This record gives sequence, structure tokens and C-alpha cells, in this order.
Amino acid sequence: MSKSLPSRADNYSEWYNELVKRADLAENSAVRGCMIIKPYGYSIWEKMQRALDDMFKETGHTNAYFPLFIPKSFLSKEASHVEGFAKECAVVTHYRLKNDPNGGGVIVDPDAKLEEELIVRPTSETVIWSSYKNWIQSYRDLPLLINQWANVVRWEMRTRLFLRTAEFLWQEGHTAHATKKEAIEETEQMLEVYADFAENFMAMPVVKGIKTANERFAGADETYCIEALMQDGKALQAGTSHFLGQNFAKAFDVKFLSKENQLDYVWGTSWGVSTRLMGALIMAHSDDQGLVLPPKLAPIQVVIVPIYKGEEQLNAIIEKVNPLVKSLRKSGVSVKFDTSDNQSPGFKFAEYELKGVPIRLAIGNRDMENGTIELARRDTREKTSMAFDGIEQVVLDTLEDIQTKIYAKALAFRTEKTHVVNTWDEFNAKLEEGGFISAHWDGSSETEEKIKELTKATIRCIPLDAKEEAGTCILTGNPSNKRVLFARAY
RNA sequence: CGGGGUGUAGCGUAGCCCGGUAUCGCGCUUGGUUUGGGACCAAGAGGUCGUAGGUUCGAAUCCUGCCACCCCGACCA
Repeated sequence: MSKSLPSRADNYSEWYNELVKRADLAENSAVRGCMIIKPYGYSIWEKMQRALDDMFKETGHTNAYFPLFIPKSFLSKEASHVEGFAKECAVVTHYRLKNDPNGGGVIVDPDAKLEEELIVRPTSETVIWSSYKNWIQSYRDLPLLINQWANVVRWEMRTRLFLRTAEFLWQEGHTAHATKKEAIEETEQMLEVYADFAENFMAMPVVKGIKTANERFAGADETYCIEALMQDGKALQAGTSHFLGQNFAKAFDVKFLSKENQLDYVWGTSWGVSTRLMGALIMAHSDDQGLVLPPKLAPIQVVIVPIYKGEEQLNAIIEKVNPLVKSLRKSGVSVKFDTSDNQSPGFKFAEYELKGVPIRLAIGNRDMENGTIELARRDTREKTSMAFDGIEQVVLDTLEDIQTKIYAKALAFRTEKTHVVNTWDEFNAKLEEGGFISAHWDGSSETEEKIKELTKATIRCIPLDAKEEAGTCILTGNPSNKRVLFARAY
């Protein structure tokens, strides 16, 4: 294994792949397209889960669990939904294996064919709505606010660790409401939750917007999304929140009796974020030295590396550092004091930088004599020698500062890479530079398709904060009343 | 699924054109010396050369099929 990572400038995707593996986040599995999330990677995901789950609970949702398998018939109930997912579903056809009578290990027992094939869920709207039918009779049963943490399978052609895998972990919220207004409010509320999480925990700025009809979720009336910009100038859809209208209620016959004794279909939403956020997190901040993790999601926030000659010095350092470790932990900081002696300090420095540990403290004999300790921050790679006394407060402040600074840096990058263009030539020129392009579009699917065909750029979203502004479509010259955001995307 | 490429120890590789049972580095084990930015010395362990078949006295090497992975397209969170 060579020591340094491929650089982002040389080969961005190779840099990404190598980083995921070297930082011990994940690796490919024996099954094509599936990934093994390793302990270090999983602990980041767990931190994301915890934060999101708390936010879901605060907004009134509860968790439940629905099965992995979906009867094939369920999937055909909502027409556009099937169309969207049919091409990428894994199907269970048999329930038993047997020994090959010809000797070659086990084979599928042809006598064990299922009467109705089962689909491995690509998403759970159908199973969940078939249950909601039994759970909802009256307006008093509404709203129904449920979330589940689960794995889903979408048989993708080309996969990349975290960004697109055949099986991935996610959460999917599925809610049912008495009124359209309330369902839309829920959809918008969850989009806000996602944006809040992305910005305040992941330190990743996002654009909130709605998808065009082409990019909409299969079965939704409206898809809201958060879009982030990666360091290579490509956009990444980081989360979606769908207003389902009455589509699934009609498909699964979910009706309720209102206060006015009127029978009506319920209104639905669904919303999800996945382990793809891990990919977003990696690409948003990391550099050629390795991961850069926001303190709020870093499994190890502070690592302490002792530098010593002989056991006596090590013991003195341990004695000095232990109280610091204890008090930092008491303040809720996750600390690793790495006293292992099978690696040199230099190796440890490089290793913890690769893993994105926000703060490194190094203490050696020199510091012991001077009453100092060295603090290195991962985001800027600055090292400062400072007084040992009072270091705890400095660490706490620095963690907050890193969280703020990496957000500011990512935001500055996005601002710099967001181009407002008015002509087709400008559009193409800026597209090559990468980034978001804010331009007028005539609102037709044909034009959107045409632009995609010509440039590989898609409309990421119509930003929620887009101003009313008269203009002409970048391609057709037809009138437009607001700008949309284009980019090449993951 | 189309076009291109690659499969040799845990990882990265040499050898392949020109057939004779595998090279080097990292990592690993043991012992010693080290430790302020990826330490050094010594001794070890580890390989049915992706897989199935063919040619041959003999195949990592030549031929054919298959599989996997990577890059570029079509599809997607």
C-alpha cells in the first residue's frame, strides 16, 4: 500500500474510492454492488442515525418496522410507482435449497417454488399503505406519523461505495393526513429537518427545492429535495421528501371518515435519507490527506498521542494526561488516548488525519518540562503549542470552531461555484467549470430532456427561494418566470 | 447491457511477447534498537498465478469459454 492518497485534482473518483477504503469506512463484498460497512464507517452512520432519529421524535414521529419482502401484487397497485422501480427489483422465487443429486453442492429445489413471488423492497410505500388501510378509519386516527430504519435493495447497474449500492441503509418516513394542506406542511417540515441536519451536523450547505416532473419520485405529486455540491463540482441529491397526494391511498383504498361524516381518501407523504449521506459527508470536506469530519459526527473527536522514550516517560505522560481524558469525556467529548507502542508518533499522526479526527493533541518530554501540549486541528492542519492548563476549554472551543469553519468553507466553495448565466454559450462554458448553474428554463419536459441530452446537465431543483423574475429559457428562448438550478450530478 | 482495460501472498506489483513451477515492496510473526511527521536491523511465515477446459513431456506464460473488478456510456437515492 502506498502511503499517500491519489490527489483530488489527479483523479477525483479514485481519490474517493481509495479514501473510503483506507479510512476503513467500507469495502466491497462478495456480492456485486453490495458493501460491507466497517466499524469506523458504521460509527459515523450511527451518529447520523441518532441525530436524525432525535429530530424525527421531536417532530412527533415514532419508529416501526415493516417486512423486507413485498408480495409482487402490491407493487402493481400504483401504476407510476411500479414503472419507476420494476427494472431494479430483486425477486424471491423459491424458499428451499437441496443437495445437487449430481454432486455440485446445493441447488435451488425446483419443488419449492413460491406461489406468488416476493419482491425485496426497493422502498416500502406499498407494504406500509396496505397496513395503513387497516389502521385508519376515522380522522381521529390521523395524522399517522411513522418512520422506519431499514435496508432496501435496488439492483443498480453501476455502483460506488456509499453513493450507489445495490443494498443500502436508510430511513423512510411514511405519514398519512386528513387534509392536503397538512400533508404538504409535513413534507415541507421534513425537508427542513433534513436541511437542518445537513447544515448543522454534516456542516454541508444544501439548496432546498422541488424537483421537476421528470425527476419526481415514482408515485409522488411533488418531490422536495436538498441538493449539495461536491468538491468536483458535481451535485448530489442528499435527501428527498415527497408529497404523495392521495395516490397511495387510492391504490390501497385507504379512506377515513371526517368530523363532518364525509368519507375521503387520506393524504400521504414519504421522506428518506440513506447511507448516501456518508458519501456526501466524505466528499464535502475531505482533502488529499484524508477525511475531514465535522466534530458533531466524528466517532473520535480528540486523539491524544504521547511521544516518549522509555516506559518511565510514558508513565509520566499517562499520569499527566489521564485526568484530562476523564474531564473531556465528562464534557461529552469522545477521546482516544493512543498509548500503543507498535507505531511511531509520525505514523499515528498520518493515520488519524486519514481518519478525519478533528483534533490531535501531542504531548512529549519537552511539553512535560514546559507545561505545554501541542494541538493540531484537522481542518487547517495547523499545529499550536499551548499551555497544558486550560487545554480542556481550548479543545471544546476548537471543536465548535471546526464545525463552524468547515461549514463556512463549504459554503464559500458553493457560492463561488454557483453561476448565474443567461445565454446558451455561457451555460456550456460554466458547465465545464463545474458547479451549480442558475438559469431560466421554459418549464417544459422536452426542453429539460433536450438539455440533458446535449450537456448531461439535469435540473437539480427549482429552489424554494427562487425569485419571480422575467427571463428567457436558456435553450429555447421561451419566456420563464424564475431561475432553476442545473448541474451534472451523481 | 454496449465499448475499453485488468485479474499473480492481506495490499501493491515483476515475470507473459520468447513455455521449464514465481520477483520485489508494504503489511504480518519473533527478537533487539527506536519514538517531536508514515523508524531501523536480523530471522521467519505466507502463493492450487480469477475459474473451467484445451494444446504440450511440461502452462502464470499459448488457445477457448466463463466469472469478477475498474474506466467510459444507457439507469438511479
